[in-house]
Amino acid sequence: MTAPAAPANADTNQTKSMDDIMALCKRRGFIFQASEIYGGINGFWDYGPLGAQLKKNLRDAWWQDVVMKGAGGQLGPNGKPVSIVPVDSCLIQNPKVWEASGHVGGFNDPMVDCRETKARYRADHLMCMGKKGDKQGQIYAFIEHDDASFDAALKKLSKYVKQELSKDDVDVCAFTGLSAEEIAITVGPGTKEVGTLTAPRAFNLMFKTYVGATASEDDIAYLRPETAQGIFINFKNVVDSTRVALPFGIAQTGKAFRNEVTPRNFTFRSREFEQMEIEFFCHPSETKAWYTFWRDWRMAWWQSIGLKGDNLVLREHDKDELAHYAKEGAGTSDIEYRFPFTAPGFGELEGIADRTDFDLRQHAQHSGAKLEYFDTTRGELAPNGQPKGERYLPHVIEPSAGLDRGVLAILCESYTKDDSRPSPEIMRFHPRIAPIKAAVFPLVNKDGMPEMAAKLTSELRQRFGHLGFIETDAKQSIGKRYARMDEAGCPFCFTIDGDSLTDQTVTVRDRDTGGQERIAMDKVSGFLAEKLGV
RNA sequence: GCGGGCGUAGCUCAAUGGUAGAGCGUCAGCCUUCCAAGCUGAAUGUUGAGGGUUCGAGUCCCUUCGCCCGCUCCA
Repeated sequence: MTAPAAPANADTNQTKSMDDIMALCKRRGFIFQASEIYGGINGFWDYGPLGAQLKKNLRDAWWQDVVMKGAGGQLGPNGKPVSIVPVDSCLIQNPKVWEASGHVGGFNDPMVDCRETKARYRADHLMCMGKKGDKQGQIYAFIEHDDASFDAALKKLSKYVKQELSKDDVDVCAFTGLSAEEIAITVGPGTKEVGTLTAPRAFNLMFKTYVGATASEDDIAYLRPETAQGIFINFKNVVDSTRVALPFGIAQTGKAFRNEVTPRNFTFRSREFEQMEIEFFCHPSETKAWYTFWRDWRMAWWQSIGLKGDNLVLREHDKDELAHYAKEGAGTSDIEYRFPFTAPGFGELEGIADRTDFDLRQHAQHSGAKLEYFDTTRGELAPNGQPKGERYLPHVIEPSAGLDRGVLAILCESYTKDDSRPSPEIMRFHPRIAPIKAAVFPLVNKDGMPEMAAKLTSELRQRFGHLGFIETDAKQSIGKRYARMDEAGCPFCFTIDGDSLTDQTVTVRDRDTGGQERIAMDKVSGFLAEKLGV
């Protein structure tokens, strides 16, 4: 996660203050702490009016470009348009889904950490010994079925009691049976001092809940820790009900939940967060080409919605940091952003992983369903010239993006402090993402200007209201109104002045430059449409 | 999970153990023909929460919640 330090110039996020950004987010209604009036709740954040629209705009941009246009409308590595269909699966599924995916089994065991050696042990694999009959002295932990570890502990214990002990001179018990007081006088494997071991801690990051009103232990279910599995378990349904053919992708956006050990850094690591995920299914021989395709296009996409410059990087994972499902694949890369709190390092926005056939294989095994795909375009040719077809388990390329992290990156990237301007704080959102698309002001609140402003506002809302707010404001000075719009990130302000009454023109004020130009009133819609790219 | 710092109005911050304040912002009115202009006025606090010490606690003590920083963790 570390990267070479970048030169400290205004284009990086090393000089921006996260406190300033968080203060603006609260002041202008982008993001609030969840349950704030009750003292908050760690790891949860609510979006206010501007934040909700900003987030929706980012989600909509993803949906339009990924799903509806099919990877932005460009051709895939096979020379054909990219086919993506959406699903919307449940937060709660049969718990067996998470057993198959590996989320329940692998990490459900209580773990013990050693503060000194940084080693981590499964609690049920740790044993401990003390001198027979001694209820006061130090306890020595060792690893079960590990003779070297046993001998080392025995040697340390002998030294402690200043007496040569054999294995018959000690009592052995399970570490999980120790009390907190006993753990405090226990010497961990590989250490010489007591108190370096933590109490056993459960490390399953999934939220548990109960299905049904009786809420017994038999009714345990989990809130999904990723939206991906909802796609895999519907793979067969989509193939059977939709005229899709490999290669194709299934996409969905939605909430996911993880009991992060340490929620930190504003919304960056939240316990409830929203994902935008694509699972792209292809023939095993094509994974490398599709992996490269998605990796490069996803990078270009983030740049297209405003994350330009050095703050955005593409980073290939080293082999030793790959997830369990990606070891055998073409690779994993992260699209990372240099947040003010990670600078000069980077934080992950989106991961593009080759998941191989891991998930479909797991679900096929656990559910008994046949998840293989019959590809009629492959296989050797029959006498009539038609391919005989090939049956295989598709491989999957997964571009998985964090929506909340995307919003946070956009907030950080957009935040600009320019003390030379009367309104120093400006949110330079890309017009496509900006929650407020335009504002209409009467220069002065009289002489027919308010009426003209109301009419123009109404027209713009009619045409652009589905994309974001169209604001109008007649109160206070024009400078104050411009300043408020700068802080909210509204890219264009249209102002009705004295000349507007006679020649039907308005001024357009650009947020980023403060510059103005005069255009005809009936050209305003066209002007805005062009700027918003619609 | 460990260590450190912090919590007073929407924001930034004052207040020796003794009446909770200022600036900015917000709102209303006046004024105002292009960049947080000016004038007048208004609203806004269980000082994060709970307990304790004290004649009296924003201030001292304990507990708890939350935030920030560093480690740890992030399948």
